[in-house]
Amino acid sequence: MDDKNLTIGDIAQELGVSKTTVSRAISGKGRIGEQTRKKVLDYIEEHHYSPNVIAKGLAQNKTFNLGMVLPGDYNVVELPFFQKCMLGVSRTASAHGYDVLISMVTADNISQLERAVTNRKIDGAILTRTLADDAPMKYLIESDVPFVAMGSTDDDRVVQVDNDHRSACRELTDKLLAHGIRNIALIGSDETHIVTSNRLRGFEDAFMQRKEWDGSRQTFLNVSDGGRVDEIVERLLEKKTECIVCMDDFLCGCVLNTLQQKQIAVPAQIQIASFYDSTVLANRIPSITSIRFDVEELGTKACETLLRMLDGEEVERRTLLGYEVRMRKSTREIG
Amino acid sequence: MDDKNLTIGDIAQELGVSKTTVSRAISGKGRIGEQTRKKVLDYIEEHHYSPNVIAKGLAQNKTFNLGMVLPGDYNVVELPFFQKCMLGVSRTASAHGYDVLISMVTADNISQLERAVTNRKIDGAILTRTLADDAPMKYLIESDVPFVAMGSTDDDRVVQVDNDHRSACRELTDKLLAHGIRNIALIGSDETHIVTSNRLRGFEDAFMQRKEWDGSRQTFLNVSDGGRVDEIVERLLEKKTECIVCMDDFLCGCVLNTLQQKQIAVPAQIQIASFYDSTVLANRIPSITSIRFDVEELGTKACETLLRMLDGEEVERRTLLGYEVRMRKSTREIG
DNA sequence: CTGAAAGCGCTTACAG
DNA sequence: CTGAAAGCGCTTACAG
Repeated sequence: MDDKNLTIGDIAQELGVSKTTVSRAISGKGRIGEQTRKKVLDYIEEHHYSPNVIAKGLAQNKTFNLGMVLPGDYNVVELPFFQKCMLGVSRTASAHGYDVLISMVTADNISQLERAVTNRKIDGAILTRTLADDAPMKYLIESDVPFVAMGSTDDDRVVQVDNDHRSACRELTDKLLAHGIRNIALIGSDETHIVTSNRLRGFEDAFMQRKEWDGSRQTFLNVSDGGRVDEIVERLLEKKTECIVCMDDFLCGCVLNTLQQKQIAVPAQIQIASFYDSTVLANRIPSITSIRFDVEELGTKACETLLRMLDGEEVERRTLLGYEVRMRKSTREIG
Repeated sequence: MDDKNLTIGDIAQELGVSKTTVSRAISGKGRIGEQTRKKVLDYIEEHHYSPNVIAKGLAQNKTFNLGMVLPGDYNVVELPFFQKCMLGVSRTASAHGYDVLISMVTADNISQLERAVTNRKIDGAILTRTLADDAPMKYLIESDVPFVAMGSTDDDRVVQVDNDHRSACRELTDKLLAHGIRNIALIGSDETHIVTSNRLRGFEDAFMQRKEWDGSRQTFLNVSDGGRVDEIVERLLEKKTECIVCMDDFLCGCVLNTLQQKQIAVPAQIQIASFYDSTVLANRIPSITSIRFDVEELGTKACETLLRMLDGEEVERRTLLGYEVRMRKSTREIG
């Protein structure tokens, strides 16, 4: 069907022109007569020629591949977040003639990323999260690979695209305070994830703003397993906590399970709010108040930014994307 | 740090040998003196030379990339399954000097896959699921790209690696029957997924085997949303169904939510079993009886098989991997 | 055991 | 506007 192994040379010979001319007709670079261009393009169209991107890459010292760095930790690998943003990245890369190559890294092993880089298989990279002491990020910086990070970091050498987690958490907390809730607890996981500390700051911002910091708020970080959640929930119930804000949907699921087991009604006896409303929380009853981020768009923006960098354009150091606080049944409306 | 742009030519010149010799020392192909080989290898080691895989690829007509075809449908994109098997694929590819390039496809758009193929960016592909009328599969076949499918299909031109879903479902059902449960319902999603019909067959196998097919079993396929689940659960409760078997963890989550809302106790009033115990179900209370598949291993096997095909080896048409039925609190033990 | 040379399929100064 | 030629960094018959 396709004339698979058709080369630029074949076309040149067939049309009685030079390879240079064919190349120019295809790339659109360099002067070329309208006549000849059309002739070449028509031939190509008719014979389903498609250029060998590898050869093109060798000549131009490019790969037309973007590296996507994904966490390969066993816990994290299941979060829908990464696959969703992959969709955004993949689509925009594709639309610009690039492909996406994945590198799965763990805390103590970034060899896949190293291979992709030393083998010159990627033109740039996208980091899908930021950690406090980020090995892949360090590596990319010292290897001089253009990259953008999805997430935030203090290092202002790195181009960042992130949702505004701090404002998001502030706004959510503020709404809860506005509803008259005072005794709020925040539960989060890994503290070394920059996003965790950003949310924590937003939480505190809200209390500051309203001058209602009465010591009744509580925070628990580095909560990772169900057992720990049980214990914390127990403690919070004793302390008459009115609302628990969970930093991710997985944690929220744990909290809901614990409450269910203890026969504590939501929101009657305790209110619940969360981040991300992915399928993990979808269809929960009662519906969960949470913050929605457009993760696919995050991927899209990150990829667009990287592509602009590869084109030699100047890009903004930091792009902040929006969010949407969705109040639902797990928290009580007033009035 | 790394002497990035070191080429085979530089090394040859530096060492006073030919490029041919350097190439041979690296590849291990062709006769070469032990002395010279060591000399070259030492130099390479010391100067951190790493070959340009793109150039190598052009010369050998290879890319050292494997295409991984992932569903880009909005619903499916969140299932942890795909990311987990990506881990297995990615690791083994990496261990063999290959990288993984992703192509996200939907029912009506396989352009990313087409690009990867026509641009000659991949040496082979892995299909992460099989459908009844599978566009990506058809395309790969007619494009003559070596590939292996994770999942099953009737088409015996395709190399398949799959868990034994049929036996798994038979065994689970059989255990339930052995516990004296007779009135069992099966709920599944998309019927065009081959895996759905395989499980259905396993379900029926179990009834056949025990000659207890009394018409009390029921099956519901193509169930995809929470609303539909509500309705079905209602009907099943009326019919005194004793146990609901869910074909995936997402559906199971929906069923549990519905039951919770209706204040129906599990397993006291109705029993529940599911497939896959991913994080979606982890930490649920009560713990859910389910079938465990080693999804990462599935990825590993699929990738190994593909690599063997690329090496020109003969591979088995069909590899069936195991499963593990885990009886938990959501179904009652007898005795 | 080693090397000169052609080739993989493109791009791109340089001339005309 | 068009082309001959060199080059991207490797591999691989073919000779020696």
